[in-house]
Amino acid sequence: MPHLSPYCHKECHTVTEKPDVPVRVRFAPSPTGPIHIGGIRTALFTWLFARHHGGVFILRIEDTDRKRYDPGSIELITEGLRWLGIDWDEGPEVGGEYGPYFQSERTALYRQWANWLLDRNLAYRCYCTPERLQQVREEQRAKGLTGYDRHCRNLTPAERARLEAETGGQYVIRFKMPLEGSTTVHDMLRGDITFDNTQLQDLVLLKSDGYPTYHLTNVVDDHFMQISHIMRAEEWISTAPIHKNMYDAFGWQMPKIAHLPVILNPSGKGKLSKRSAGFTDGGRKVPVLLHEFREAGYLPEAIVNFLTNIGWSFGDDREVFSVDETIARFDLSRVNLASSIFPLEKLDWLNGVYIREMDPDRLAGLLKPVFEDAGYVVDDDRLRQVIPLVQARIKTLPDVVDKGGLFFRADFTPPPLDALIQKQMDAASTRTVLQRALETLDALPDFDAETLEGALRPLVAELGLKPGQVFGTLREATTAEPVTPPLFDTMAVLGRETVLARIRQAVDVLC
RNA sequence: GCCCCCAUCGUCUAGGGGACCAGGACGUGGCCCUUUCAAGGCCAAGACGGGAGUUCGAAUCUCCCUGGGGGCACCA
Repeated sequence: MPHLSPYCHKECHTVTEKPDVPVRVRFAPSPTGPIHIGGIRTALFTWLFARHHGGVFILRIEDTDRKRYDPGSIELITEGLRWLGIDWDEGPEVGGEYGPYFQSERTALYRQWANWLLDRNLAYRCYCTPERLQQVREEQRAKGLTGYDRHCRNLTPAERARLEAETGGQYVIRFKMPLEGSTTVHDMLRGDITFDNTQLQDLVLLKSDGYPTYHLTNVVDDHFMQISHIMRAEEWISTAPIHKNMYDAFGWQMPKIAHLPVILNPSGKGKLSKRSAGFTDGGRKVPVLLHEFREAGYLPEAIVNFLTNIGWSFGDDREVFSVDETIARFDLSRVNLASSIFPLEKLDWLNGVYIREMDPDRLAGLLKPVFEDAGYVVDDDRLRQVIPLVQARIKTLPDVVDKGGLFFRADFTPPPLDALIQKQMDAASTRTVLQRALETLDALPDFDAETLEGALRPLVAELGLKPGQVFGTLREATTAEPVTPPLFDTMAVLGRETVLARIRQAVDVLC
């Protein structure tokens, strides 16, 4: 029997088992732009794993690609993680014993280990030009082969000297993959994955600009930072056996590894990406980058819950659960290996759930800037009154402009006649409703919802109309909207003065 | 093209040989509540991709096919 992992789906049924080494895991994003929700999910699962096992969560910045480097994205990453509540124990801003945590500050280390391999004939200098490489790639693929043809792997000293001179000492360092046999990597979730070594490439370890590639930094850093478990996206599976061979070459033990499934576009075509995400059935742009979710008015707790609902399940037929509950229960064995289409409708629902459950004061704080961004002047007292009227009616924060804007609108345009006059009514009956309401409201001692209802509801019977007719008339007259929060609450918030003035205006419209 | 991974309602998922004529959630439709819209309650439609095995018994284990995804850079 092969070695069985406690998380493996295939060979083993044991679920929660304490890892036998101290848990140290890392999220290692590359600062090449705003962070993607897929990356966030990897970060979240890794963090959950660390927190569940009482381990250490490390944030490491993989900034070795000078061409794609975008300095602003580091802050986008740290701020985004913090916003979601994903905190790190070692990394930027907090430091740690295994730093530095920016790979650009560790280049000497990488160079040292690349040379270490070179010295032991486990790696070699490659002088091939990008042009040649491009050509070889095409030729190889046409032949059904993969990657580099290993041209520089066995140069004679004379050839090497010639190339050295020709290129002016420009070379990359490539790893020497075993040419025969096969390599097996044990994925914690999938079990053993075996690759024929002929499929594996002599990957570049050190670029000609002196910077290391991901493959080198990753292995070196994971080793020296004493990473116990690697969690990364599925797209890395094919490099896992190469990394395994590197660990072997260094004589280091490879951390346990798990590849997490990717998120697919709503169209179901390809993995979720900014370029191809497209639009929902409702015509909304599908958010992809974390800050897009934030700007679209999703709450961090809803996003976290949502992310744990795809590719992982709580296990109790429950869809709504807190981070603490997730930490307590988080287990890799509940990760679903199938990649999933991004169910944005479910996020909308979940966000609505969290909004409804939210403390009204906190919601007010979140909603105020939304109103202000939409150009409204927000009075705090009124906002407090409006919150209960909109809380159950919005799914995302910006929805509130549509649902509650009427309470902050400075200008008021009376409704057109055809909107004001309700079904099976005419100008005369509408005027009667308005005038009776006016008399009634004018005489009211208080103007709270309860009093209003007590006073206005009898009008329905009195005038021989249906509730919808009477209240619909008043709704239009006082708000000029066909759809609003409940009428009496709405009137109470608007206030006696405004309500009376608007009803009078409506009467005027009828004349 | 080559290599690898994956496969349950439209979507996210539960399922670990008998507890499954397959459970939950979103969405959809209907009803209730109701002054509109929500929220809430109830109900409904809706899936094991196909084929061979193994077994007394398969959504579950094996193989093949099909489908989907990922990778094949001096990017991560």
